[in-house]
Amino acid sequence: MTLSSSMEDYLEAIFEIAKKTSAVRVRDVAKRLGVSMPSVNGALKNLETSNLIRHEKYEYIELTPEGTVEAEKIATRHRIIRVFLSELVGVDDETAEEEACRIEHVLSPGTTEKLTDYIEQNIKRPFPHSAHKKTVNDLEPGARGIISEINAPGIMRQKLMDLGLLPGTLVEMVRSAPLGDPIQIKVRGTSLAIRRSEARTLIIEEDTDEPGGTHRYRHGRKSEQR
Amino acid sequence: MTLSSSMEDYLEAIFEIAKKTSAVRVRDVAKRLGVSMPSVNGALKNLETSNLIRHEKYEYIELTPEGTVEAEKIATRHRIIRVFLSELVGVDDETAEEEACRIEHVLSPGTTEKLTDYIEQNIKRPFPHSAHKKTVNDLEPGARGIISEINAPGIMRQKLMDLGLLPGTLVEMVRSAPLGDPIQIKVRGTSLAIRRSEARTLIIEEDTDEPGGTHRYRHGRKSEQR
DNA sequence: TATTAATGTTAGGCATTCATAACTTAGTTC
DNA sequence: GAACTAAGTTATGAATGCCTAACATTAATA
Repeated sequence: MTLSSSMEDYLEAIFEIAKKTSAVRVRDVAKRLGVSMPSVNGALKNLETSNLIRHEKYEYIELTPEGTVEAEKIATRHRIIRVFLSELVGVDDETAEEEACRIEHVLSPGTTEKLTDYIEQNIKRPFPHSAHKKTVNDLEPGARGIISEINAPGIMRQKLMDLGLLPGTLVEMVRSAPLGDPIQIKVRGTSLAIRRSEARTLIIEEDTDEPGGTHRYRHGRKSEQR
Repeated sequence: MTLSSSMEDYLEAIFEIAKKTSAVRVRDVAKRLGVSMPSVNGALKNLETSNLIRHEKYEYIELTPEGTVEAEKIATRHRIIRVFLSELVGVDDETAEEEACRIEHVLSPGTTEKLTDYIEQNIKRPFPHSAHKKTVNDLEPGARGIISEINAPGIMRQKLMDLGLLPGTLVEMVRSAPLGDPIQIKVRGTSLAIRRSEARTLIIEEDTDEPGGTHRYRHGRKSEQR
């Protein structure tokens, strides 16, 4: 069972909408993909035959476990490609998103895997000065640092400053998966999501772990939340 | 006027066949793309309407100047992607070729350009030892070296040795565009084309220019040939 | 030159993927 | 609960891009 590009698009759209809104309607999918509702309907019949979704007349659309697995694969491919284009190649975010949408359908699993490895190996050192100056991007989850410099051009700089990311600010990395973007950081008690490319412009002086800020401590808190 | 993926494939195929065989027939295109002759016929009508080719009934297919320009763009995209996949990501040659075929249709001109820059900047240092041992791949056009070691696995090693590329052999680089693949070298007076990935396995001791082998001299000879 | 083989063309059909138009259902509002 | 609105569905058709079958032309060979 191989999915056509179109069917992959539909499946991915359903998956993404489900992540945000709990109920997935025909309308939502049509809107997201810029197609008519009858088109979505046709695709749903197709996907249901392949056992990837469940859809009763006039009801919400649901992913089957198989569908979820498949959609996750597609979404991962998409993310990998987007990250590669924007972080390494330097394509602007919007274009990267657009092209990733198209490339994701034609990249084989093997190549995706190799590309992932490649990115993991190269993304840490895209800037020559990264060996000298540490940035927010380099922080491990749980680690902290104090912003000493904002090395971003005009608009991006303004955006970061508006978010309260000024020199002197204490930043704590919350979540930073190898290919995760955006990353999550904590500033003055509130959580912020910023792009990796932005985090990389925030030069920091390292702030060694303080009472209440060690890795072990945080892990403890995390498990309490369950 | 935008070409569909299919039409790009046909145009590229015609271009590639023309480079090798002078006369392009319907049959050749059908064979190369794995489609039936009627399918090619349909595509030809389409391409002729777009003014990219000329094709009289029962005659050979010819590219118009516009068609040549367009085909070159596609071929370049293809090459860039293939090189990227095989040289940087480490995908095997066959797969790289296959995937390049598909990705070439969905990569925008802007991204292609950025990707080209990226490759140019990164391709020179893909192997950690390239700083220590010089390979045939590192030779500038006109420069020479003597093979001291073949650092290739079984089959590739055999192929290279069959071509006469044995330790002790004097090699001269002829053509090596930044993203060109295969590259052209000269061995014992005859010209050879080998893949960049192969050239990179041929370790050399540099052979500084000898009488009759300087750049200036070669240029002289070249112009005599006209 | 007649026959055969290879190549090319036309006609017609099928699958995919989209659309519009017309109708149905569910939910909301008065 | 009747009327309205939003959402969903069905029917039908157009554009691509491929195919097979049948026919036409050109080239090769006896």
